[in-house]
Amino acid sequence: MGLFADLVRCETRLYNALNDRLRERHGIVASQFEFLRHLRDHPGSRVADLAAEFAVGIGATSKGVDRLEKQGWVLRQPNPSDRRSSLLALTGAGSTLVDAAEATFAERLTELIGDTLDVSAMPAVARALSGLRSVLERDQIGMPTG
Amino acid sequence: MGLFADLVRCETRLYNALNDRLRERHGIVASQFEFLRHLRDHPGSRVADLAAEFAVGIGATSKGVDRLEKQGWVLRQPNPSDRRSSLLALTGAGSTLVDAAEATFAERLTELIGDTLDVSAMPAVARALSGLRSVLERDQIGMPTG
DNA sequence: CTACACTATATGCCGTGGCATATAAATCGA
DNA sequence: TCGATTTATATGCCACGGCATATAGTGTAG
Repeated sequence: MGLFADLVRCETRLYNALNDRLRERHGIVASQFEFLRHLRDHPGSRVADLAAEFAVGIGATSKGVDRLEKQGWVLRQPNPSDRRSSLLALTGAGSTLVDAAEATFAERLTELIGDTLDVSAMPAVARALSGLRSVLERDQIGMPTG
Repeated sequence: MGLFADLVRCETRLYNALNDRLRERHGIVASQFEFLRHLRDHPGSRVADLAAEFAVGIGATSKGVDRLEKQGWVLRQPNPSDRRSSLLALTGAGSTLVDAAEATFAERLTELIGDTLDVSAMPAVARALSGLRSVLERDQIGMPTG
């Protein structure tokens, strides 16, 4: 299926390009931006929530949060209803950072696909990918082990 | 742009799922399958050709070829017209492997998206991604440094 | 022919993720 | 309530990719 190859190549190149821009402007990589944005939009998430959202292993997610915490962007707050887990929250610095990074992210993404992806096709593509994503998430497809 | 998020999530989960299936059935991962398939379909490719095709660094590509060579699936043949590079070729074992792996790859991919992605939307999605990919490749977007 | 710039690839160090395992806490059952 | 099981996360080891650099070979100006 050539469609899948195109999907993977587009994702790779777009993600790389966004990564580069975020690193040079804000000193973070795209996966960190996505973690931060998710925490901003879903305060009180736990490590497992991030892992499920991004289909990444729990261990890796934990280490990712370690790094964000070490930079002072994220805080692990005790979870009153379950002391095994923490509730993750952005710090002030993290909040400032994610808003700034979001602007460059959106700007760069627009440069990259804005004038290429034809507007009339957009809704169909959006619907298709959104539907596919829902099914994959519902069936827990492609979740790493640990 | 939520569309980009959906694109990335779909790619991640699909790639993970294909990876798992290929590993359990053939002992290779998806990126190795893609290298092998490209070499089958483009014999005489060089390391740099693989790197450009998959938007991956040259160093990483070289190491990836090392691993395939060590397994006896790929051969580095001297390039008569430029002794700095090698022409890459599949061995018999590599050729057998890639054909078998391609069958499971296609089978699994059909399971994953066949009945989810609605057929009427398919051509629009395919055109959109194919066009975007062309532009990204033309402009060398998202190519790693080394 | 030679020095110099350029190109193709290989290698080393580091960061990151996967997977297995460890640890702590919650839950369940008797 | 106490032990067994399960759950949530953290940690250790390994594989892989990015980036910087090294090395070998090519092209070119003189």
